[in-house]
Amino acid sequence: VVSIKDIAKKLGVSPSTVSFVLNGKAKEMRISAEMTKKIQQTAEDAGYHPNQVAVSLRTGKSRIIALIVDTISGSFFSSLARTIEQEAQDSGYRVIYCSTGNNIKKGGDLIQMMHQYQVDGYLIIPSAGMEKDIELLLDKNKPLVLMDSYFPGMAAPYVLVDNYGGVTQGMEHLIQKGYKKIAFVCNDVDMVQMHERKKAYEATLRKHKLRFSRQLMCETKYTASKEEVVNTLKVFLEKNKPEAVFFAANYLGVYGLESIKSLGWSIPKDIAVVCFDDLDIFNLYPPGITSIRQPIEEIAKKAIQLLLQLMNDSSKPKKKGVQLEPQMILRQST
Amino acid sequence: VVSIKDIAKKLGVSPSTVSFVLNGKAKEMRISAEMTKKIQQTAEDAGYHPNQVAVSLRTGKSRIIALIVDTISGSFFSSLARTIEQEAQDSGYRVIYCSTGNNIKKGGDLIQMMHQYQVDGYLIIPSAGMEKDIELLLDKNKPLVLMDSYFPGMAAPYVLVDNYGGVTQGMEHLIQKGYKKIAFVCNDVDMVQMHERKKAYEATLRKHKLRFSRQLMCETKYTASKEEVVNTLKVFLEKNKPEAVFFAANYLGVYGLESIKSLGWSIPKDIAVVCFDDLDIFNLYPPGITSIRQPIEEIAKKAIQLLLQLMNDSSKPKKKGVQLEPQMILRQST
DNA sequence: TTGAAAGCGCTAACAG
DNA sequence: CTGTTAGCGCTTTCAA
Repeated sequence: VVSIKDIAKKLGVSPSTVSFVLNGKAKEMRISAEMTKKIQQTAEDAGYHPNQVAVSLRTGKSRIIALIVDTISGSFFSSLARTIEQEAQDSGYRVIYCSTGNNIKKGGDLIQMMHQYQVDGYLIIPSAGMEKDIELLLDKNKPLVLMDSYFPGMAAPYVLVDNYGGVTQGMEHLIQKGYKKIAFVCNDVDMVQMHERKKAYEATLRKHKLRFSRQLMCETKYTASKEEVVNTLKVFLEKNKPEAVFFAANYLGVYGLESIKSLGWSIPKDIAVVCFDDLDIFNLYPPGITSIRQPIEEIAKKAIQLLLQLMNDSSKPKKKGVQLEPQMILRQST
Repeated sequence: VVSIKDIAKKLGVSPSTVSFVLNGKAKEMRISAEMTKKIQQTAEDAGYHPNQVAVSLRTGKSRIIALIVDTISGSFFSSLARTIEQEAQDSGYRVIYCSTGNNIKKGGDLIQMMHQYQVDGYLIIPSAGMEKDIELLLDKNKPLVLMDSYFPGMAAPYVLVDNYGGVTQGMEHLIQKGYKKIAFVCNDVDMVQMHERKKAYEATLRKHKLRFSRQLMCETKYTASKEEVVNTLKVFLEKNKPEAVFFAANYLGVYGLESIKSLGWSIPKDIAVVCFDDLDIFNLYPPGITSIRQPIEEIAKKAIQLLLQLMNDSSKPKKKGVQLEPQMILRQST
């Protein structure tokens, strides 16, 4: 491996001269044009590549953004990742992904570790239990932006979809279509985005003077296996026989379709379906599942834009949170 | 941020003593028990965390494994990631993910960068054009394992599914069910895994004395958009009206289902379907799509196991490649 | 049983 | 216009 020193020695100049040239500070430092050329040439020929670890240690910067996420699968993440990576690259940053694997402790470790690796900024899809670690970053003045959810009362900028509005939109649609007995399937994740969705469900029912009943709300365990959830839903649906069901998350929609399928019910004849967060499969699956699409690309764009801003301006804009509007995709399930 | 020096100063001892204790070399260095306790205590209280960048620079090791992949979406990757992360963690390594975004140049940059960050090992799902960069790592004696595919003639260990066997299995099944006019939908990715699948298709036809015709083989552009591919497939299917179709990749299966749906054909009445690589949706989508399931978990386990071995033993086992057997999941589409 | 010191590769004052 | 030098935080050899 060739270092700055090596190429300095080869040219009989000092390492600093080489460093300046290689960092584009040649004219700023008034290095002669010929020297500059010579250095660039030898560096090129020698196949020089800066040791980022040394640069990091010295400068305290890494030009890396960490994208920390609960689970690396999941379409929300996939779509997000692509956009973020593109935008980051355009600004000279690299993105590395880390998943906490639904593991509270690991989330903390991970943030710690990224911190020790001196990543410059954090994009975080927060999960329950990450508060303390995020607070820590905040205390250390690390630039960070939350996506998809946030912690009430915490001074971290966030960007997410209007969850309340999205569910309201879907519920209004169902009600307007004449469905009265509308079930709501959610999970027990203790985070605002889910709270908002639940609130919106209940509020829309009440607004239309429809009976809100705890019976019709099925709160599945987030940590349960697919089989367990599918089964729970099956029991729930069979017992309550709702006219329509609103799934509060895309994976719940998928599981729900499986339950409905195994009950032998037909959509929308036996039951109408709306799901929060669109998936390709909702378009494909007959008869097509009406869904509330999150503007994932915009979320990603906005988030990275905020982050870059935080990383460059030392002046904290402290624009607390941004909400983006979802869009209802009408299909034949309603 | 508290450093080793800080806690040394606070205790009036030397940094080296602190370092020894904090690295568990206390008894090896015969540091007194009381000193050890005291140091551990202060470090704990002060919230000391080693600066990994400094450690890396000094030791040349990072305890990080890079998982380099074409695209971070994709179910193959998702499933892989979870297992790998778990196994890596058990061995004291962290995993970071990097996607090359179908971008040849970026793939090289990325590997370069990871190299400069001194990651200890590489797990790579190779894509066309990454040869040179992988060779580079090989030259530098970096531990690496390829997954899903490999480069013929390159001395890099790899682990993948038996592509040839998988397709053969699926084709035999179709033929045995009586289908004669069997189409094959693949893409133009110039990598062995796809070559193997194509070869198996052709070979199985020939073996059964069925006519092999270039007409019945649809090679879609990997870089084409979803809409383009769906449309291409639609035209292809409509023109050739095959009795059965074999999709050589999971995403092609999904696109294909969409094409078939929009043609208004019914499965398996109008056309039988088999897809290489299983997806949840193939189970859900009526009537259920027969597929060839890759043993993703085993691939992940085997790959990381090989990598760990390479990273620990300096003696290169050079076990060139490992092939794992796929499993056919019979559903109602055939 | 502990400490001093060198040095990983790079940057950035500060001096020439 | 270019060179000297002092570290960034840590590990590890060698000395005490």
